[in-house]
Amino acid sequence: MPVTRKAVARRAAVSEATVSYVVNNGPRPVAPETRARVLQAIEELGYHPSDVARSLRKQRTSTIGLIVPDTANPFYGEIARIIENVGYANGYTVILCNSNLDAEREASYVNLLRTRRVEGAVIIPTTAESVAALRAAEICTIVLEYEIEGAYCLVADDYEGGRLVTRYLLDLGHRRIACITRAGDKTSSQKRVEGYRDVLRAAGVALETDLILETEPEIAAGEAAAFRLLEHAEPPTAIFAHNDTMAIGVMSALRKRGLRVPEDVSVVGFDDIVQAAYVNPSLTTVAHPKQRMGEQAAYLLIDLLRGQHVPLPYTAVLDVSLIERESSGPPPAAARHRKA
Amino acid sequence: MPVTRKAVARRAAVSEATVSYVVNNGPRPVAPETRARVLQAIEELGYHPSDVARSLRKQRTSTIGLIVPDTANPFYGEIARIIENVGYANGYTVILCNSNLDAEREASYVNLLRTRRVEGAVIIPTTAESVAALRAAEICTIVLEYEIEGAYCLVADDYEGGRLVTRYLLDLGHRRIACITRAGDKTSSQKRVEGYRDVLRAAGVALETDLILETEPEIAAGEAAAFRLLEHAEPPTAIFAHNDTMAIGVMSALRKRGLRVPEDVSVVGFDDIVQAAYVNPSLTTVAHPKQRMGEQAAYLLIDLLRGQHVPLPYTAVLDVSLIERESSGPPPAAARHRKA
DNA sequence: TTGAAAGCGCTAACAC
DNA sequence: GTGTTAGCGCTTTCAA
Repeated sequence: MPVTRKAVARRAAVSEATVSYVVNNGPRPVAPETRARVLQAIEELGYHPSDVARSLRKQRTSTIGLIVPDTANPFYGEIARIIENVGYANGYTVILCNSNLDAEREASYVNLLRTRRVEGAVIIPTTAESVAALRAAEICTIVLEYEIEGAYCLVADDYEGGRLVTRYLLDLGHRRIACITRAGDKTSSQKRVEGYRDVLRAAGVALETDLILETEPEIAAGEAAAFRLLEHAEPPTAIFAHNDTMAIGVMSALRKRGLRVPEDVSVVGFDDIVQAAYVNPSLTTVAHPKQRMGEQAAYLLIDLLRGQHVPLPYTAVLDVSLIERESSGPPPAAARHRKA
Repeated sequence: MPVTRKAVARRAAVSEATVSYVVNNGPRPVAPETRARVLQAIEELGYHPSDVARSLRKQRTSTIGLIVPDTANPFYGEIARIIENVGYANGYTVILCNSNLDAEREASYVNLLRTRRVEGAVIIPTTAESVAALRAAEICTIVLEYEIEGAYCLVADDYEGGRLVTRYLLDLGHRRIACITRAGDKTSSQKRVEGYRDVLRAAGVALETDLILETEPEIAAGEAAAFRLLEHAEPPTAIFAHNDTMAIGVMSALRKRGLRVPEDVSVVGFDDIVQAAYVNPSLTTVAHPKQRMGEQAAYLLIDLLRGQHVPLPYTAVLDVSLIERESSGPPPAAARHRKA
């Protein structure tokens, strides 16, 4: 059992309130010598005030929930670190919740956050219902990577990202551009595909639905999807993956099939995770403003928790940019020939 | 303000105690029709009991702290997921703490965990003092990747890992084997280097201290260390990196210097993170039993929290194994020649 | 089968 | 400048 405030009060021969005033440096002054006595008693007894009791009393937990699919994925791991960092700097503790892309588990975590009385939450949702549930629980929530009506949303400019990549690949001369997207009704993924489609259409390139694959946002799934694409009668000369993790899987598949990147097939990812610059070949990708997104999310949340009013609807669309590295180049001569 | 139990009691025209008995299914029975009335009131009012009050009353928070260097690093991200998973399955909530390898920040988090009255902690420490502080706070603690007297420790067999790698490289014909280790007094790193040293010594290969570099366990640091090694008058033909993340950085450096892996230089990592099998060339590494370690840590902690007695000292050393992939091979002919 | 009430450790309003 | 005390929302013992 930890030492309680009562013990400190007795030892310092003061009232319990005085102990509080010393511990909290207020809200009312304490005579220097009384304070010294109290501090000494605290020291001697090893007193550490209970945040549990404090939370109950103040009706504030200084806690936020963080729901992400899976911290083992470097992208989410980075987001987690950023949110935790800003939280830490502002006195908020973070409860970690991995949804594992499982709606049921996510729902259960929303419930937990409610009973824990967290003050706010940051979520990369698996399903929009979780956001609704969070709202129903009156938990101030920031949604990342997903646009949802009536919620504070921060997204990368996914549509523009999709356009950038596609136009870039078209300019290089590619015509058969595959797209591996994320399964589920995630709007971030949909937007990227939309950008891709619109640019192709505008360029008069026929859309081939076989070249659009949907799968989990993981490295093995990326590899598997690439294998499937290569079985196509006329395989793509470029592959645009939903994220860098999948793109790395794609490059692995190409290598296993004896294809060179970018000479035979170009690969472009999304997110610019730390690893993207170091893999071989280094990965052309869309720079995702995760740092800014994470920080802005955390700051916005903290502002809201401090009572600042931020009107809804709120959707911040953060700029993206193409980072050209080694994994992309012109299509092989044969393909260029065919096109002409 | 959330609905409280009192409101439910009034609405159902029962006492507050009865509401508790319904919510908790005990510890005493409630007449079926009373229960129904209570449940209906709960439903109508949208009552969700407060874990804050419950924690205060029961003197149990069902919370554990997780302190790791940085979840953006896939290895720690994986560990975080595993711990959180087992915690979730057993009714424990996880507070996420990134130490950022900063002793001060880590200390501050230990303090936070104490005031939050967490029941236990899992830590990959930056400094041994944190573990001492946790013990002083009477927080039941499991230490990963670090052997500390009087604590429950789970480590991979780092020494054996270091030996496996070194013997493997020697057998391939390498004699100039560099070792990039992690800065700090982390025993996991020291043990790996010890294994490396002992095998070299046993093989009669002179130890060159210039070939042992110490740096942060990050991708950029791995790359930088490799650049330094290449400036050596007689550069190594093989590089053993403290972990896979650093090894990927090493391979990037070699590529930038026009060296081929493994033809010119072999690279071996440690951990077998998911990405290791997908990078180019795929990475020879030591399989780290992180899944088993994470699970065993979480289960051990939960057993201890449930009052089960596990005697100290406790150090579980988990088996490792070498995974041979593409990044390693015989040294170039010139080097072989030189050796003979 | 149910109600009343003490108390978990703390904050802050009210008294002096 | 300091002490007293009423709760915060809950669990659980003691009574009825």
